[in-house]
Parts: sequence; C-alpha cells; structure tokens
Amino acid sequence: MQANKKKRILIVDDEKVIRANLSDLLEGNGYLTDTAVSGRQAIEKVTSEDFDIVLLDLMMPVMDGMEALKEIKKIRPKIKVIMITAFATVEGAVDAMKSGASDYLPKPYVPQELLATISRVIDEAKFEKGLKRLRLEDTLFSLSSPIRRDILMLLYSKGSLRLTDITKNLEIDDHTKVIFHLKTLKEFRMIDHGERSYHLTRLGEKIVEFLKILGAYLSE
Amino acid sequence: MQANKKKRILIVDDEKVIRANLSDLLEGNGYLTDTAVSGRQAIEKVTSEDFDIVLLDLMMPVMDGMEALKEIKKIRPKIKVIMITAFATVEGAVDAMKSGASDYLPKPYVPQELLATISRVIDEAKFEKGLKRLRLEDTLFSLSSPIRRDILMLLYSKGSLRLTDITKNLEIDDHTKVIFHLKTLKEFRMIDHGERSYHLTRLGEKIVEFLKILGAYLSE
DNA sequence: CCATTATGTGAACTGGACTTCACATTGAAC
DNA sequence: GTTCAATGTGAAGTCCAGTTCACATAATGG
Repeated sequence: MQANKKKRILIVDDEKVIRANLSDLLEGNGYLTDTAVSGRQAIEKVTSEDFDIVLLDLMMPVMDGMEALKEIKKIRPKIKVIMITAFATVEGAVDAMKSGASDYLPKPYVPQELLATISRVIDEAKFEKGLKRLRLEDTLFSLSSPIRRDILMLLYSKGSLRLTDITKNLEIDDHTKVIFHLKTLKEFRMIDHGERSYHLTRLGEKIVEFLKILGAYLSE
Repeated sequence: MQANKKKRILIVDDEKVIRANLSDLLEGNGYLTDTAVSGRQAIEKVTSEDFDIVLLDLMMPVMDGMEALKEIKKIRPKIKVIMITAFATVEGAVDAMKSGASDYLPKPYVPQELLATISRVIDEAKFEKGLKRLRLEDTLFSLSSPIRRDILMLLYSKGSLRLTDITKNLEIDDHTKVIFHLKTLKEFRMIDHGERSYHLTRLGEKIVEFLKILGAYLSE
C-alpha cells in the first residue's frame, strides 16, 4: 500500500487539441494521463486498465458523455468522474451528479480550477476510503455477535433502557455478560449511556436500520 | 409492515401562496403534507416528526435552503429532499446534489413534473430498501473477517481466480490460511470452485454489493 | 436505618475461530 | 520419466472474544 503513487487520469474528448492540452497540463502537474476519443473507447479503457479519475466531455459523437458516465460508474463504481462541458445547464449538472459524477465544470476550463478540482476529488476519495474502512470494520465486528445485535434492536424499539431491563428482555441470566457487550458497543459509539440508562447513538440507529433491511431480505 | 402508508411531505417556503398551492396539489394526490416557513422551522419539524420527503425552497430568509438541506440530511440522512428554486443555476444544482438533495427543480414548478419527481423519489427510496435477500447470521459471520471480505471483494473485481493468485494478491504468505477462509466461504455458498479456480456465487455477488451499500450508508 | 436490588469491576477460565506446520497429492514444465 | 510449483488435508497450537465468578459499590424501598 504505497503512499503516493501517481494518479492515473483518463481524458475523454473528441477534439484532439483539447486532449493534447489537458494531457500536457496534467502530465506537467504530476499525473499520468491517457486519452480516449469517445465514450465507447473510454469504457474500453476503464474496463481493461485502472484509472483513478476520468475527465469526461459531455458532448461527444458515438456515445455521449452522460451515457458514458453511467456505464463507467457501473463498471468501476469507485472511479471518480469529472464532467466538462461547453454547454453547462442546470439539468445537465443535476443529471450528472445523480449519475455519480464528482463534479461538473464549464468549458473552457480554467487550468488552476481544474487542477484544484482534481486534487479535491482525490482528497475526498482518500478520506472516504479511510473513514469507510474503519467504520465498516467496527460495524461488521459489532454485528457479528447475536447478543449485540439483539441489544441494538432492543434499544431501537424501546428507545432507552436500563441494564436490568435489557438483561431481562434478552433472557440472559448473568448481567455482567450484558455489560460486556454494552461496553463493546459503547466503545464503537453505537450506544451511549447517561443516567443509568442506555440508548442508541445516531450511528447505532443507522446500523439498526441497515440490519432491518438485511433482515427483511431473510424473510423469503 | 403495511404496504402503502401515505407519504408525509414537508413543504418549506416563505411565501404563503406557494405553501397553500403545493399543499393543495399534494393533498389532492394522496399525500399528507405539513408546512414550514423557514429553514429553521423545517429543521424543528423534521427533528420532532417523521417525514418522507421535504420540498425545500432554496431562497429563504432566516436560514436559506442550502443550509437547511445540509442540516436536515445530518439529522435524518434517509429523508429525501427535493430543492425548488426560482433561480436555478448550475452551481446551485451541483451544490445541492452534493449535499444530498434528491432532485433540483426550477420554479415556477409544473405540477405534473413535480408529482412525477416525487413519485420517482419514493420509488427510488423503496428500491434502496428493496434490494435482495440473504441469510443474516451466515452473512454477518462471514463478513466479520477482514480476510474473507478481501477475498470476496477480490473475486468480485477480478471475476475468477486461482488459489495462488488470491494468496499473492492479498499478500499472505501461508496459502493454507487462505484455503481455510475459502472453505468457510464455500460452506456458506458465497463462493464456488470449479477447475482450479474460485469464483463468487450469485449470493456472494449480492453480499459484495450489499457490503458496498453498507459502506456508502455509513458515510452518510 | 437495614435489606434488597441494580450496577459495575477485574481476574480467571473457556471455547472455538484462526493460524501454523508437516506432509500428501495433483498438475504442469522440461 | 523427473522436478518443482500449485493445491489440498488433518493435527496441533495459539490467541482472544466471550463467558463466568467473586466481590465492590451505589441506588431504592420499606
């Protein structure tokens, strides 16, 4: 897991001049670039190679940018796509963001602005990954124990409960066992406890909601 | 789990006429509505009551729509917010979508269009919850191990791999360790292996997709 | 007040998931 | 064929989450 590998950017535009300009700009700023002349070719490239970012022109023949965007995100959901277009419109922006674009810039682009956007998108990706990873680990670990799942569900439906109530409700004889799991859950910020009562945090609520979704699928 | 409870929509606009019009339109189409005159009041209402959708005017005194949007999504991440504005701009649309708006409509609104958008947003929400069915216990257990998660993800992205490839890819020195986890995964029908190669089953694919959703869900 | 129940701590123990090792096959390369 | 890597099995060992126990302190109720 090397720290600062050069990021690979795929430039997609049907105009040669633009491809060349962008490529020069980005290579000159420490990125590796490759180009594609159409949506179709872009899809081929992201399928066979690993890119971090795609700069995608919205208006292109063969396969237009919006279609390409959707296809790309389907193939590589974690790839970041920045849309660039000469005809920036509200609908276009909305559509693009809905379909998973990370940003939407007008053309002609301002080099400094484009570079800033790219660097921001990269930072966001890093942040997303790190945070997600940790949260995910903790969440899955917590949910791996049936008792902890039960506690979460119970607190979700009853709101706020005291230790004894939880212990009785789960029909556990040793209350210290419950305390053990409560501690674990608290450590992961899924529950909290104030005046001798335990309740879910927002994270805890979220997790229960997720669990319910998962549980609902079970009933079939 | 009643099938078709009426959806609750919160209308937020500082103009009385608009609130009245929207309210009539939506009530007449089978929705329950409530209104708020400012971002601040909207936040109070979504905090204390349960709404499914918020129609939010972007331009308002006291607390503007964008600020309100962010606050609302923080309080109730799963609530769907549709922005409405007289001054639709690309930047505004981009910002709103980034902050979690489900759509961004121009004002004056076209009734049929608004209704269509609302109904679409509701469908999307259902779909988000709809997903697929899995075995809860097994799934959570399998996912509690980082190695197994990595194997699933790896097979998902690469399709089909042999033992050595998996071992090398995960940078594990002892291949028998990998075999152990592969066996576990196979036991739970998440992977399968034919001619000296392992691949995900349909269930395995579903679980990976689920994992991705969980990741996204946890990071708001 | 005392008795009883609720809540909590820390140490010792347990079980089983996970790892490691030693070795057996099977396949591919030459 | 022979050799080496790839794949696999089963037993033994390790490790740590989870449990249990023994006991301490705080609240509550009569």
